[in-house]
Amino acid sequence: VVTFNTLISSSLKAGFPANRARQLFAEMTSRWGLSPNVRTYNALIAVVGAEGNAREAQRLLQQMREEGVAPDMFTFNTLIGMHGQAGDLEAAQMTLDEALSCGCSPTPATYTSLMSAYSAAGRYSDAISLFQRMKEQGTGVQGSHCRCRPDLRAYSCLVSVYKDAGMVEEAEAVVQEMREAGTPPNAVVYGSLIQAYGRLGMVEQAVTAFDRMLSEGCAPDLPLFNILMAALCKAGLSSRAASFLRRMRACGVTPDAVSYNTLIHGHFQAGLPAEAEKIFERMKKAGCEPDRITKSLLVRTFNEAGWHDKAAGVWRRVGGGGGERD
RNA sequence: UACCUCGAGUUGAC
Repeated sequence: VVTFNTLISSSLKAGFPANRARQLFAEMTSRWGLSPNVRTYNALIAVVGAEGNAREAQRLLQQMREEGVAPDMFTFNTLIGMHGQAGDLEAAQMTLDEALSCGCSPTPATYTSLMSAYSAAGRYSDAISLFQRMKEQGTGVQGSHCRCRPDLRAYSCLVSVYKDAGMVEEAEAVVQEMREAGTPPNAVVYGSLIQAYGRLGMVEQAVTAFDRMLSEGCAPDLPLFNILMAALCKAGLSSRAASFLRRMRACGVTPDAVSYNTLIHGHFQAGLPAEAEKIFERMKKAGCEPDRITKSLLVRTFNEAGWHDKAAGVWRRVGGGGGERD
């Protein structure tokens, strides 16, 4: 059973079609006579949930109950996350109520899923209240044994909420609270914080946060560099942003298409089409495949520079597919 | 306090 659980859940991570997981699930009972357990159902629910198939997910919940397999908080968390991603806050909330009525107690993931959903709907204050509720539950009578003290991802989600709400000081305060709570911020948290600075044009704060991250021994990853370069570009500092290409290699991070696209766009906005073209050359030399965004950016950059032949050349020769709508 | 089931951050135009 554990083998099938692993196969089903990894089929999601590996990006295999959902039917592969359904097939495995069917095979384990019909061919091997095995009984799926909670984890099996949870894994399959996660697969069909990722497909956005809420009906089937609900059917599986019903099926597991009929088979005498009690859903746990993971099951409900998965369903809450699925509804949240579909923007169905009502269904997400109802699922939480159902979980509570089954005697399941919320975990940090429960709150984080809901916060993420409220935040995506622009309901920032509701998302923030949820975090507060989680803390209250975590400091109750059960004290340190309670599973509901905010964890790294919960804090991370809160920082992201403040980022989206444009509340940078609150985001900073959360990061500080994390340090004091013994849950030091990781690259994802710093990514949200730096993006918050970037959106407000607070470039120096963004770079300072980056330096502090390094001094804390936290390794910058690919999205972090991309976020930092975008922040610099947004402030018109595209050349300074491009200097981070070397820096990221020095950190063992290989730039991807997002990195190059960010810089091409930054140079375009700064009125430096020749620099944008240089970035494109470096991209090709590095063996990074241009995507449709690269193509669209280059066509626009070259056209607005009056370099119509170059634009036409990119349009014809560069991969990345499609582009018709562009 | 028990091994791989759920939740967090990144690029253009429209």
